[in-house]
This record gives sequence, structure tokens and C-alpha cells, in this order.
Amino acid sequence: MGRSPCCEKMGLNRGPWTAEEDMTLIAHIERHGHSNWRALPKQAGLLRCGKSCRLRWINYLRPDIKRGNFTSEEEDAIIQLHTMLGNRWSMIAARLPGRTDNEIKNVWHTHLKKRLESSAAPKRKAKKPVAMTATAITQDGPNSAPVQPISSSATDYSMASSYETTESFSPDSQEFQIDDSFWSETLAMTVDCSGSVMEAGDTIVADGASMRSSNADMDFWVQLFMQAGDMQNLPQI
DNA sequence: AAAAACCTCAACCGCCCTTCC
DNA sequence: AGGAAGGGCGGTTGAGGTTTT
Repeated sequence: MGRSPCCEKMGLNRGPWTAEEDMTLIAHIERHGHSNWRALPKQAGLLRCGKSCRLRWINYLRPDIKRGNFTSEEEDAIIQLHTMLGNRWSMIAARLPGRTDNEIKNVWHTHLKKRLESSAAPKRKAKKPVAMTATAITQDGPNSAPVQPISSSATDYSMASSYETTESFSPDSQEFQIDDSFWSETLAMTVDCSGSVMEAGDTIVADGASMRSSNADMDFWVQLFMQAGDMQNLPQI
């Protein structure tokens, strides 16, 4: 169509978001909302494209995002929905609260598609346990010395944290799940208590590079889950 | 221990759709 | 009615991490 690019590329930051940028974006959206993505970066003082801001918010910073591994139920739902809807990731995501289309798309391409393919045709060899699949997730609890580490990504840290800090995980059960009530409470807490949570988030990255795989990030989620866990017994703030 | 192969996922790109004027 | 602007979506990429050789 020959349209002008969504934003002026010159002088704009690209690549992984820094903690400072995240904080700036979160603070701005909490204060002013995001009625205009294109104008937002300028208003917030971010050297980012509006689309980039939107993507970062939608896929990572939004408080209602459900972090962590997909449960077997969620994976089954994705498979079923994909057979019905095809690659309409946003529609699939709309039926999986807390999950983003990007996340679902990634899981599909990295795990579920392969799983379906391998179930159709016998696989040569498993180089690595399919970390996020239902078998890996539902196998055992975190304290049961799994044969292989589930994964090492930041999201997995968060899941490991949730194992230990919520009532939802039962080491004896074969099924692991985070119920919706937990997430709704977590969401409410994140929104209502944004101040304290964001303080935790302030330590997300020490070197300003990326949130992934940092201990501070793990601490953030541990704190988040612990606070959410505490809220089972405490009145809403 | 080191290199190679493989995996994961955040982020970007470009197109399409909707809304506004 | 039609063009412009903005939002949303799906496909793709590549850096960084993990596992295997």
C-alpha cells in the first residue's frame, strides 16, 4: 500500500526492553492509560515505536498475564482450538485467559506442533525433554528431584515459585494447575497494589539488559506469588 | 572443557481492518 | 465516499540459553 511506517525509525530504541523502559511504560499506562499507542511513547518519554510499546504491554507487562508453563489443560485447549480456528492466535488467546496470542503461537510452534507430529510419526530421539509439555509439567512437584530440569527460563522460575507458594500445587497429585481464582486475585493485587509490586519490579534487572533469567526477576515473581498467597488470608487492600 | 547443534521466546515486520474526519 | 491514521494480527527472526557430542 505504500503507507508510511508506523513510526519514525530514526533514533528509536529497538531490541530487548530495559527495566527502565518497562517501568516508564507501566507507570505511564497506569497513570494515563493507553488510548493512543502512537502518541504514548512520546508522552511517556520513551524512545520506542508505539507498536513496540503496545506489544511489550500486551505480551509482557500487562498485569493480567498468566506467567509460567502451560498446563496440560491449556495445551489441550490450544490443540482443540487450533483444529477449529486454525492460526487465529488472537481468537485462541481470547479463550485462554491470561495467555497472549504471541505466547500461544510460540508454544504451538515449539511444542504442540512437534508433539502432534511426533505422535503421528514415531520420533527419532528426544534430545531434550519437551520442557513445557504436559508430561513434564504434571510429572512431579519441584521438590521431587525431576530427572531433568523443567526449564531455566524466567517464566519457569515463576512457575517454580508458584509451586511453592500457592495452595494449587499438590505434590501428591499428578495434575498441576493454577486455578483462575488465584490469578484473579493476583491480578487484583497487582493492579490495586501496583506501588509495592512495582517496587519489587524495580529490581528486575540490574544491568538494564533483559528481564530474562535474572535472579531479581525470580525474586519479583516469588514476591508476587507470596503476596498473592498471603491474600488468601488477608482482606483485600 | 569446548564446540556444535538445537531450542525458546521476545520482538520486529508488514499487511489488513476499523475508525475517524 | 474516500483517504489517512491507528490498532491488531500472523509470520518470521535472531539472540541467548541449553543440551548433546
